Amino acid sequence: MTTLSQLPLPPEAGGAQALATTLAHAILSGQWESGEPFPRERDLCEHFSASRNRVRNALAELSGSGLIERTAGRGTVVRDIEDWHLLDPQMSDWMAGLEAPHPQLIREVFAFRLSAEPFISELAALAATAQDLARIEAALVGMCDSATDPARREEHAEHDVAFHDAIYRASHNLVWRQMGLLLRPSIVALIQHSHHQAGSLDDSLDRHRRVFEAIRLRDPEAARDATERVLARTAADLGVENGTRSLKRPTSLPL
Amino acid sequence: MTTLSQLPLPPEAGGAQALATTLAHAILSGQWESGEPFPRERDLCEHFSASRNRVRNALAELSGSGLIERTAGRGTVVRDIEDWHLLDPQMSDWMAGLEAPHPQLIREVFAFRLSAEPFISELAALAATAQDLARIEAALVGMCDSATDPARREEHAEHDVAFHDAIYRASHNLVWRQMGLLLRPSIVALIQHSHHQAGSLDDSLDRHRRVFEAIRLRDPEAARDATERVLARTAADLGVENGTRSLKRPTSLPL
DNA sequence: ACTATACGAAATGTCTGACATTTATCGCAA
DNA sequence: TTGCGATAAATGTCAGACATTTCGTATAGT
Repeated sequence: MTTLSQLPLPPEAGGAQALATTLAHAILSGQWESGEPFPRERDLCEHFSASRNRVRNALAELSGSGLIERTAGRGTVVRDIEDWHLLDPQMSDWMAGLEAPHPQLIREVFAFRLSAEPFISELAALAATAQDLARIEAALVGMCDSATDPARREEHAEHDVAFHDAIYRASHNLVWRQMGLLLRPSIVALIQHSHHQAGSLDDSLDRHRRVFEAIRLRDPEAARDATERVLARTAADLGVENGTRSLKRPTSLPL
Repeated sequence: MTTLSQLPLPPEAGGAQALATTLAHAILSGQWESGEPFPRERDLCEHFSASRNRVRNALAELSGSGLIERTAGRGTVVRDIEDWHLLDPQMSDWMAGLEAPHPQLIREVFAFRLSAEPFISELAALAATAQDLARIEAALVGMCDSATDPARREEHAEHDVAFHDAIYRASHNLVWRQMGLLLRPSIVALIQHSHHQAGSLDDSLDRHRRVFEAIRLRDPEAARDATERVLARTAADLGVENGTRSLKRPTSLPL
């Protein structure tokens, strides 16, 4: 869809970064096909009544995350989804702030989690320090605390993110740790789509607690199994086929 | 080391991106401790005889990769290594271009590869298309071709990177695929440190070939084992202890 | 009719100077 | 000693002009 700048983008009066967020959301929403020309600086300046400097800074951010490609004389084009820097923390923020998440991206991120996260829990079980355990437990308590009240769904999601992120951190490897930032978009997308019914929430909390217990007891196998069960439930909620190979256990998971 | 801008940085006459590279290399070399103040814009302008615009663009790139943090009125400080965006492709480029690689980062990246890459090969064995196989084989042929001549070490390293990256791509998951960009710094660091002796190179090529064969035959188990052997050899060369748990096989690897 | 060169439009990249905004610090008075 | 306001210093923003790259087109030559 060669949508002009006129149609999709309501004007905005924020800082320079806010503009980048607006543009990024537009791209992530699929407003432009890969390879299509992006509006020129002049038009963006006019449309948002922003200085060229702010527009350029915003475009530089998009370019830094691989969303667009700019070349002097040719203009700006939207890059293919395969070239997007999914692991850039800024991208995670943008994806998480999107109200209608990009379906393919959510699936890909979740497929990654499904395969990697059980193993990360193994690492965490081997390397977690007391501080790591405290962080995980705090998040767990927060999840339980905000579970009953349906009005605190957002808070619950934050604790959920914190729980999984704490596990990534407990792996004590800088690379895995960085990936914890991928969790937010994946989890908020889940929250928006699936309304937890009363019973399943207790179930979910129990599964999370078992992961924590396994890590606390330094039992890698148990931590992996427990994490697989947590994700299996989430996968079912999301409607993702769990045909993706989960590490080296192709046997069907006992749901 | 509160090194002033005077001492560490030779002047440069490139574009805006070149300046960012110079500054990034300085930070990655450990010229500034975490939390220390970074030179002010004015000083950088003077030192590099660059306009404030170029300096600001360069600093924006560093900020985007998490290397520095800028706040109006306070100044610019270098962030902790834990906050660096290791998965930003730009960071990989900067790390690869560094002549004296950051030892901790290399170890962390390699520890990640050691744990994740066998599993990625499993995925590749399950999902590789004919095009993927062609890419892997082409890289393998390039490695063999440039193996004998010691003057083409750099070219050999490029094919090595291409080989492993092609496997990441063959996983057909966008997240794993992005991680292939981490390979370059890891591999070039290896090349610089270890001079392959004649016999071990044949051995290395043979191990790589077995990975390719396993993927071609759609044998995930074999692909995993073969990849573990490739990495075990590299780990030995790098002097990294392979005590890190490689997936779910804590038994010592048969080297 | 086809090719090659030269010109010019359009877009991004860069420079310069000024002003706005945020932050920390210092001095001063209650 | 504490609280408050003025000042300085740093980054953020704006505006306008110019440089550079790229592509299309027109034109001249073969």
